Amino acid sequence: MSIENLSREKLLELFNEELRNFSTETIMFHQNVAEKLGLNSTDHKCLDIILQNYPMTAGKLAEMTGFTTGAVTGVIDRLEKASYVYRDKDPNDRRRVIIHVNLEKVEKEILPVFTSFSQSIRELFEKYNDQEIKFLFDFLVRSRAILREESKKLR
Amino acid sequence: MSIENLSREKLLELFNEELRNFSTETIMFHQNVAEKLGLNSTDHKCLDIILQNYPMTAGKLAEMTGFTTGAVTGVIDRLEKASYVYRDKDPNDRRRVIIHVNLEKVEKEILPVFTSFSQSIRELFEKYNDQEIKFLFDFLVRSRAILREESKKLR
DNA sequence: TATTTTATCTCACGAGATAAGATATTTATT
DNA sequence: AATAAATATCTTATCTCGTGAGATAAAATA
Repeated sequence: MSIENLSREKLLELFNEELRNFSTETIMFHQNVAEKLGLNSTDHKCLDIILQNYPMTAGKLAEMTGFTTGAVTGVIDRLEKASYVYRDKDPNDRRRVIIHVNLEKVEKEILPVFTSFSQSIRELFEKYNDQEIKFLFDFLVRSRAILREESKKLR
Repeated sequence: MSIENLSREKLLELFNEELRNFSTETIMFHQNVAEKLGLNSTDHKCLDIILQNYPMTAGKLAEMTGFTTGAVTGVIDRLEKASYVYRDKDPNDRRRVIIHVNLEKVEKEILPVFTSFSQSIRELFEKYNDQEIKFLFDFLVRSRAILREESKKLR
């Protein structure tokens, strides 16, 4: 049975299921990346956040992840031990710990893991023109807004 | 700066970032659902898999999740204690443990959590005609195939 | 200066995952 | 049929990591 001949209702059902599978696959991909890097999921997620926000304080990382400061200390310990990041005291406020990224290590270890993925995604993108990309982008933005809104309602 | 006037390169960058944010938000949504249900992430994920595959054996769950059989025993113990599922011996092979779902409990506890979410998704869908849904569906399928393929390469 | 607040770290504890091996049952071999 | 091997699940010791409470050090405030 092709997707072409489905009723609207069936189509939406199928789409919902695909969305669900997509998110499962996304989660598994991230787990596999983490494992490949020798990091647990938590540390990988934190490193991801750090890479998008460095230099940043330990407290900011705790705030953004929802972890306790004690847990964050452990995360930074492990990431520092694996030499992905290093600590530095904030000269203006010596209570603060600034997390810096060891870019050389990141580029050497992490980029290769994503090379093949990035390439495949690029190839996929090539199938779409600008207008289509914008259409897909808009869908993602709307969906994400729903996810965020519904997450908030659950808390 | 509107998305309308971006170069192709910038557009793809933005899209990539949105994909990344989308997956982060997805993961957080699932965590929040689990918390709302009083389950840890692992148990929630497993329950999800069970719901899509029941009745199924404990071993199959171990295989599908990648957990050890020992860990799966713990998962089923907790899900059974929370009365989402129950164990049954396979009459044809009494070594096997069949996991059954307590549908009454699932409908009572889990469906309400998704009611608002489903409603919002429905409303989003109403913005799209069948052809557009199929276009989005196709994109998700292709993206998921890439995720699956790249996950495999990492192992 | 003394007090309070802030940022991070330490530590005891608990949840949950693994690895190895025990147990029960089925399948294969002689 | 009896014995051995394989299979499915569970048990247990051990390890990792997150939390909560409180310690420590620096900064802000009175």
